[in-house]
Amino acid sequence: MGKLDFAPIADTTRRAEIVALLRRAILTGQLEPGQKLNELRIAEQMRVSRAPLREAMRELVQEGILTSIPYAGTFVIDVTAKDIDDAYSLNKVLDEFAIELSWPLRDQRFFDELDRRHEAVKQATRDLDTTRQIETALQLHGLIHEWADNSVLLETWQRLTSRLQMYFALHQRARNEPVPAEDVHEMYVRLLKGADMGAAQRHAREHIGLDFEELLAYARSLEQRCSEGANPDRPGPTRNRPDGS
Amino acid sequence: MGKLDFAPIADTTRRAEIVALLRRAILTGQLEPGQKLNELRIAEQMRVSRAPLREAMRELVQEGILTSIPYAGTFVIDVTAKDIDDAYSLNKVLDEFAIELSWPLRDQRFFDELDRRHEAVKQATRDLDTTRQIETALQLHGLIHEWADNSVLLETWQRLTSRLQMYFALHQRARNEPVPAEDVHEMYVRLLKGADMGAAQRHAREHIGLDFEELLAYARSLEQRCSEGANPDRPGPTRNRPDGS
DNA sequence: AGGAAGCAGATTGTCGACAATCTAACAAGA
DNA sequence: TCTTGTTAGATTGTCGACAATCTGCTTCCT
Repeated sequence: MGKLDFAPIADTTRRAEIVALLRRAILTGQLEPGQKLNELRIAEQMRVSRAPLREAMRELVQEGILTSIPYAGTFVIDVTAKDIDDAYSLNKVLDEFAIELSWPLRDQRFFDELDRRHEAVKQATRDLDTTRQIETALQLHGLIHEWADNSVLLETWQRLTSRLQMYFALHQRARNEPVPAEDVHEMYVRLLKGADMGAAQRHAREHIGLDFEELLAYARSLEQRCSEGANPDRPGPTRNRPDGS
Repeated sequence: MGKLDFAPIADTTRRAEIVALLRRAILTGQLEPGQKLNELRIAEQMRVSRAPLREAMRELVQEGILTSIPYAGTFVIDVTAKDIDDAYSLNKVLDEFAIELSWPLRDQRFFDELDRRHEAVKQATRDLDTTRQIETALQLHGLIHEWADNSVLLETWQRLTSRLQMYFALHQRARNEPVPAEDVHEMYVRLLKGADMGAAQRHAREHIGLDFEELLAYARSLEQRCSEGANPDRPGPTRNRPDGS
């Protein structure tokens, strides 16, 4: 009866840890969009060779949060309003699909996990930990995708989530307010526990939509500010940080 | 007005070429599912160091057609019937979304490109080049995603396409018949040119569905054969998964 | 014989150094 | 002054070698 399900042991390769470190730095906004990642400097800071660092960066490039230009460098992706809008509209479709798939699979464990994640959001809200608040809110929404029992969908959603988390973190950094409204989560959880699937799907659209509208407005303002002063013939990220530390 | 829009010059880095080579080998079925990729051997064959090869493999891992187990190796992904089903069902959703987005954006250039790709499929069919037939058929279907003007959707679909192409190539390799039916493409193109968006969406579901049914049946038969006969008839493809027993 | 400990062999992960390329500053010429 | 060619510095791409880890076989003990 020793039915312990052991957690997979930690990937003890430097590459995996570097990926985690970099991803976290990007998703929390510590690395700004467009910023160039200097391999030598990062490798020295992490006390690691460039080989595993470069491999890690390739992974993040394919993950969509870094972009690489041969012989020029690797940069954090730029966030345009269109990107956010694109991600948002696709997210709506995926959410609807995930609810449809996971709906007949809901059971007690699902509801328990739903409550657990909801509680995590509320805890982060009480702690005023905005970064964790974003993280937990996205995990709350991710449950339907995890429960849908469709690996391709889950993978797709996780890829989307990376960007969304980055967007929200940026927004939160600009204005020091938490993005997701509290009581909307309450309704979301209640509808997922209910019997009306269509209502849940509709609510998912409306509710996430509200958050996104604000985010979009912010992104648009950023772009306007950017397009005023910058020379338009050079779309490449030329935001080089003078390292006068 | 010399308004030539130059195509971006080829990425002349070894890494990029290795990625292209490997991807093609996997997608055409030259590298079988589950097969292990020996870094030293491949590097020697390509006359390349292991560094760019490994970076290329990391990209393909994130692209979803390779899977890596630390200190064990990198393998071509296994194809399960469930994977195909998952990819198929998500593809239906994405197709519907892509048609919705691209519908108001259709113009003459769209129709021309549609015809061009349709012609490419027919040419490949005449040439009895089944590999190219699969490739062109997927490109024909990809047009709506390219035209949808949603970068995230396009990226997602391309990721899906990689797997689909691999699945179809496998199926084609097993039974030496072309997978996609000819006249169905005719109908698909006609509906995309027409005025009834709902009809186009519905047809996309049904039509692709037919192809997939056959593919699914094949995959299921493969799995059964695999599960009943555990004899290691081949040393390569039989891959040991870390299972908690 | 059965099973645990230990020893090659092969393969992956990582490192430091070298080569190729880009950027920016500077000089020369129209 | 503007453009063009050159050069120096920095950064990325690639290489060969070393270290860490896994696998399979051998060996030894009970």
